[in-house]
Amino acid sequence: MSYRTKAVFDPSFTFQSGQAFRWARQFGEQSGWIGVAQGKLIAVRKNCFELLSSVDESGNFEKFVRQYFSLDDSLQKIHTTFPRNRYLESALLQYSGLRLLRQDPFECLISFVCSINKNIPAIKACIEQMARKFGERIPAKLGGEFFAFPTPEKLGKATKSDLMSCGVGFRWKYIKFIASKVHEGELDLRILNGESYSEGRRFLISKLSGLTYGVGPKVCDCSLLYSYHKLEAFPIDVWIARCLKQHFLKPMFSDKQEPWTGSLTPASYERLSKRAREYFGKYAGYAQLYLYAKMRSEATRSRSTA
DNA sequence: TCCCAGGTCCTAC
DNA sequence: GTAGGACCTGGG
Repeated sequence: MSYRTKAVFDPSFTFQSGQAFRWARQFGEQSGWIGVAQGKLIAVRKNCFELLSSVDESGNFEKFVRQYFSLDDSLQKIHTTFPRNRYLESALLQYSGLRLLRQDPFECLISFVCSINKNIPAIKACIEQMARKFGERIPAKLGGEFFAFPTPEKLGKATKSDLMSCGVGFRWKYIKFIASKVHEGELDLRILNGESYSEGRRFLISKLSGLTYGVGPKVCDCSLLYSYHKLEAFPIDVWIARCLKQHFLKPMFSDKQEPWTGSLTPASYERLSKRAREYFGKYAGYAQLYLYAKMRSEATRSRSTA
């Protein structure tokens, strides 16, 4: 089963943007991307999506693809809402076709808990190991084995040593806590679909709700943006903080408001992300995605030429 | 061998 | 409210 879109879409930019961790480049004749999303094994080549296999009877594949890849978001329209800024405009141009995904909320939340104090290759590796150890195998004729992301039940019942063997380190207790809460029904992630961004934060940040553990403002914003499509969410990590300091200090902090020193304490995170939502507008999350992509590629380039 | 990574938690002031 | 340290582990 396959689906072709006419929407502007770039798989390389999208899968390398740090929002999802289970997509890998395929080489050889079938060059493109392959990945697992919500129990489906999917191949992506340019604007064509092919369902290779699935753990269940999957419903309408076209509907799934349009939703998961946000193909109905009008990038052009979104871009016109942004403030004029040279750095942002060059990012939008350079990464044309980069789209936000709508990932499974549980998978996304656990993935970003895994991201705490880890680099991207290490995040991918530990998620893959968790899927391999706890996830359902997806029948596939391709070379290699593929696994769905584990269910809340599996991760909630996993032991410390089982989780540690996946390379998650000290995050095991966060993962187990959250997965148990979801499995037992205390933490109902579906609720957030109908909630606002600020309600979502109240619900997900550990200190505010007590329903999660290991979820601070950054992980929460990633969850709200990358799985719930709350487009005003603006996750601030070290890269985005650096980006704002280098390229947006003047436009964002030129008025009477208190200046920002560049540090990221809980309080300054709140101030800064509020400021970013005001400055970039209701699609701030899309701006964040493009800025992150540009910052990372520049850093990679300067490292390799250093 | 050493430093650091898409942060969060905990403790002490 | 905030500063400082600890935290598993693998990649570079």
